[in-house]
Amino acid sequence: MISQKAKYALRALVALVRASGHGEPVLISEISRSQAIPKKFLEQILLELKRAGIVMSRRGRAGGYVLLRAPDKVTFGEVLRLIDGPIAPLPCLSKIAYRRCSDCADEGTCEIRHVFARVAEATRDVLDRTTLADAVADRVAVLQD
Amino acid sequence: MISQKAKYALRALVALVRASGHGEPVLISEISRSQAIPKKFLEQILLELKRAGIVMSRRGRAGGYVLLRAPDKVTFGEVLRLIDGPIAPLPCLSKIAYRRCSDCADEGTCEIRHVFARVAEATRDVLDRTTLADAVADRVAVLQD
DNA sequence: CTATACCCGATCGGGTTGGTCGGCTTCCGC
DNA sequence: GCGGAAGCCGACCAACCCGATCGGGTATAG
Repeated sequence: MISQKAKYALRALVALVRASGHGEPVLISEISRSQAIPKKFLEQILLELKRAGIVMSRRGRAGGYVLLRAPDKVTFGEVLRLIDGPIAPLPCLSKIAYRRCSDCADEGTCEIRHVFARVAEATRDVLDRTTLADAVADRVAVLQD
Repeated sequence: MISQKAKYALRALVALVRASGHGEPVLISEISRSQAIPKKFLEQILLELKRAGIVMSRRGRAGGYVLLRAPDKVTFGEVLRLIDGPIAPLPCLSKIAYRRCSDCADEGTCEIRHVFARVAEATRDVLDRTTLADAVADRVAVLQD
């Protein structure tokens, strides 16, 4: 299960993609309203996305948020890792935060690790290839990837 | 990330498969020692596996645990669902515990749901097809499935 | 009858999650 | 150059979950 926060982040980004084109910044309160996300919580989330270089903001009157990259340059995997941490189901399978399993003697012969390595590969295959652009695109097209 | 508890459960089951063949029950304390799992915690886990009909026990002297089904009849998916709950990354994608996403208006057009449906399918594909027997079997053979 | 080993409910410390509050800083328009 | 709109930021909070431990209870072989 991905966290509520990650879901909000993805939703907000999709909303940003949709609302842009005009080039004008989108208000937090606007996203909050249209996506039914608690405003103050959304604030924190967008801030994180900003610090990660996915999004930028303008302050003051007529401020708001703008996507910083092209929608096809932002993957679901990147956002998920940022908000929820490692995607891998075991710490010893994570690329961004590898940690040895304290209890397993030899990684090469660990049966559990071996099975979940396949899971990790499969999910990464989807998440690191799917971008915001894909998500927003026609639902039929998404299936062909 | 799967929980420590689920990891313990899978480890314990694999140990059971390995230790059986003699037909004699395996002691909690034996599994606990060989797999480095806290004994009392392991107790709870095996109890759950028992209630789920995966394993059975005999009490008293010469007691212990025995796998109740053939190793190729116990999937990783079943164990994971039992211990950690739904495998699906979103509640609205779970088969065992479907819950509507309160915030998304229409599931058919929800982009996030759409992407994660593919993730769910991919992981289920691995977890529901892989059994304890596969895990214990020769590591080369596992790859061909 | 007693030692052994499983059964089971309660509890617990610490961390995470999902959010709220209040105030500060920046910027635009007048 | 000032007022207000908007983002920035840290502190705080209740609820929940996770990993584990404790203290017994109960069945069963010998």
